[in-house]
This record gives sequence, structure tokens and C-alpha cells, in this order.
Amino acid sequence: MELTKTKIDLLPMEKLSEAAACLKVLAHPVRLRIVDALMQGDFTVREISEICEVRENQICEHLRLMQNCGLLGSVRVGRTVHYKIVSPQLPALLSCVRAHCGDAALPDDCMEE
Amino acid sequence: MELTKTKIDLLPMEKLSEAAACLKVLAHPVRLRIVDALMQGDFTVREISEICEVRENQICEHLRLMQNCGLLGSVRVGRTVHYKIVSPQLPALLSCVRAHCGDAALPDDCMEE
DNA sequence: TTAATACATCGTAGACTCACGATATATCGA
DNA sequence: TCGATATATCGTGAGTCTACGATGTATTAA
Repeated sequence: MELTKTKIDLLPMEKLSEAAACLKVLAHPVRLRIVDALMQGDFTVREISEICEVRENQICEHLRLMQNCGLLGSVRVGRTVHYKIVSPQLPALLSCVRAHCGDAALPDDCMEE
Repeated sequence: MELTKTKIDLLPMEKLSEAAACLKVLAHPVRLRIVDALMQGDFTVREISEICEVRENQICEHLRLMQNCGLLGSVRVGRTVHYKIVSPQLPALLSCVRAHCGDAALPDDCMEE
């Protein structure tokens, strides 16, 4: 009938749409692994390909998606291109993922559900 | 040629796949808004429908997806069903989303780096 | 039992995503 | 310049996601 009893303050839909787009990009096991690796250092496409055991053209595509929404950055060094994390929120977000994965390397209040 | 120079320690792919599945469920503007609302209290399907300005059958579908991967829980009270957040990681994750949205109203959980 | 309310599910069409092989571009060394 | 290495892009088919209307189920009141 009426609008909800409680007055709540919500993020605007356009912001949520943009955030959802970033989350959608992150929501892929290989891309999560790429981020997980880049948390521990910068790597080239070939290195990431080896780490993930995924062909380089697919890695390029994953990297492009993540770069396009501001999660990663890259620098060319000779013939190689080094990728790194640039989004300030990404480390915290990966911490949530690690916590969700039951990894003990994080706060204790996130062990199960 | 060889495996990467640096020894890095990575989450196993099956864990990442499960985390990716949860992130994929979250990666939708209406579902983010539902979580944003549920952070401020429990609501019924009808209330969520009004908050999101989305038909109830679609809301049910969104709620079902989020419940299936352990993000939300529900309790029936008479003829209504009240939904709430049950995943311990969800508040921190939403803080990241809020931070990404440039909102200043967040705990210190996701600010590092 | 019947009607009304609240919630949930189903079938479907259109859009989107993914992995793949093929191809293209850029840089370096000879 | 040429060839090799390293990255990047493209076209395609299979699979997946979304919103929609229609239908199904559960609870309450009369």
C-alpha cells in the first residue's frame, strides 16, 4: 500500500548499476585468480597465462575487461606488458572473497554461514 | 617458459568458482539495492518490491538466487515472508560497493590501501 | 469451503557471455 | 628489412541470464 514504514537511505540506481558492472567483471573464477595473483605482484600476460593455466588470448580478454572498468592498469616494458591492480577497492574486495573461501588469512568473523 | 619466478600462494580454483558464483549473483543493480536495503532492516517481498520499484515475481526470483548461494535467509510470518542478510561477508562487501560508489558513509573495513 | 492476499515458479524470447581458432599488431634482434 | 616473440582482437556457436505474463502454492478471514 504505502511506501515502506521505515525511512531508509539507499544508493542511487545508476551508481549501483556501475558497481554491478564491476562485480560482474570480477565474477569469473579465472579473473578472480588473476586478481589474487596480482595482489602479490605485477605480472605479464604470459606469466598470468601460466599461473592460471589458460591460453594467452583468453587472458588478454579477461585483462581487457578488468582494465576497462578501472580494476587493473598496464605498462608496456619492451615487448611485454605488465599488469597491476589500480582500483583502491579491489584489495578489500578480494579480502571478502578470501574470507568467503574460508581462508584463515583474514578476520575471524567470516568463517562460515 | 618456466613457471613464474615468484612463488605465490593462490586460492584453489574450486573455491574461486564458488566465490565467483556468489559475486555473479550480487552483480545486478536490483540485487545490490535489495542488499543495500536489507542492511538497514529486514523486509517482506512486497516491501522490497516497493523499495526497488520492481514487480514482486522478479523480486522473488532475485531473492531466491541470493538465498540459494547463502547470502540471504527468510522467515515466514503469517502470510508474509521476511528476508534478511545471513552471509557474514555481505556487509563488508557492500561497504566495498559503497566505497566504490564514492559514498563516504562506510566503516573502516574496506579502506586500506 | 471460498475468496483474498502474499509469495513463488514456470516457459519463453531476446540479449549477453564464454571459449575457441584464426588473425592482427607491436617490439626486438639479426 | 625479416623473423621471432609477446600481446591483442575478431567471428562464431553454445550456453546462460533476464524480464515478462501466466500460473501455482500457502495462509488467513469470513
